[in-house]
Amino acid sequence: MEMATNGIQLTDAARGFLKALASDTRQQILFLFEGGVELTVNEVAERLSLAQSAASTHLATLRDGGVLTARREWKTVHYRADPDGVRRALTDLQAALQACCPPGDGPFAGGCG
Amino acid sequence: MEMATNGIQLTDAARGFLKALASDTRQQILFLFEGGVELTVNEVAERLSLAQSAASTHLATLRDGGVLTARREWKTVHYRADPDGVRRALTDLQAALQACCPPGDGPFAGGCG
DNA sequence: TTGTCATTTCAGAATTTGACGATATGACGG
DNA sequence: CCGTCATATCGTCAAATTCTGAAATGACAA
Repeated sequence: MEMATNGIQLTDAARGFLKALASDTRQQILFLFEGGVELTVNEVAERLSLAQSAASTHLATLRDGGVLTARREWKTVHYRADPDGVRRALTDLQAALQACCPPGDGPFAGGCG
Repeated sequence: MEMATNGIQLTDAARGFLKALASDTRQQILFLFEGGVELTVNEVAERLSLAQSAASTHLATLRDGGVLTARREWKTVHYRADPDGVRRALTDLQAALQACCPPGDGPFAGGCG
């Protein structure tokens, strides 16, 4: 009868988020978006000296990971940070981590509620 | 004169944490430690059908990422979850993400203080 | 229709990661 | 001393990532 808490895994949101941010290049890309700036694929490519195709791929990965959102204006796609997606992924991550890590080590000192 | 907020990057703790959890195998390893259990390298290797060397490497990566801690008892090393390290990495990650993501999008709904 | 622009997707080479087996390290028993 | 146990590290190979340049997609102008 030990259904156990085992089998619990990270949500897709959390996994995509981790994958998105696990790359140094994508971390650099992310920090291009400080201040709520919007950037096109070409702008990102230029600022990081990347081929445009590489920038496109990385931006898609970041978008899939909930880190960025894309807005199509005309021919150009404007990417910007997605605080909501980030918060969601972070929340999922924290929840999964609480399920697996802090159980016998003390009260949850999280403190928020 | 634009010292800008640019140049901000993730802390080493956050980067190691992301790298540690970006691998599916290491995610599986992590969830072996639910409930505060302690496991040896060989136990992890057995439960995931991994070679002992692979388990050792992954556990080291997780330890470096602040996700696990190691306690040497005799000949055997006992790994267990490191809630403190996880919390630290998560805090760093959140701080860096706040610096880059939510600036123009609304009040920080985080709510903790 | 054809042409252009920004982006995406494809094909290839180069680097990195993940796995294994084998070997090295360190602590102990005989 | 040598042998054993658990772990860590090394050498090597297969698989996945990441990059570049080329071609395809989609929207619009003429």
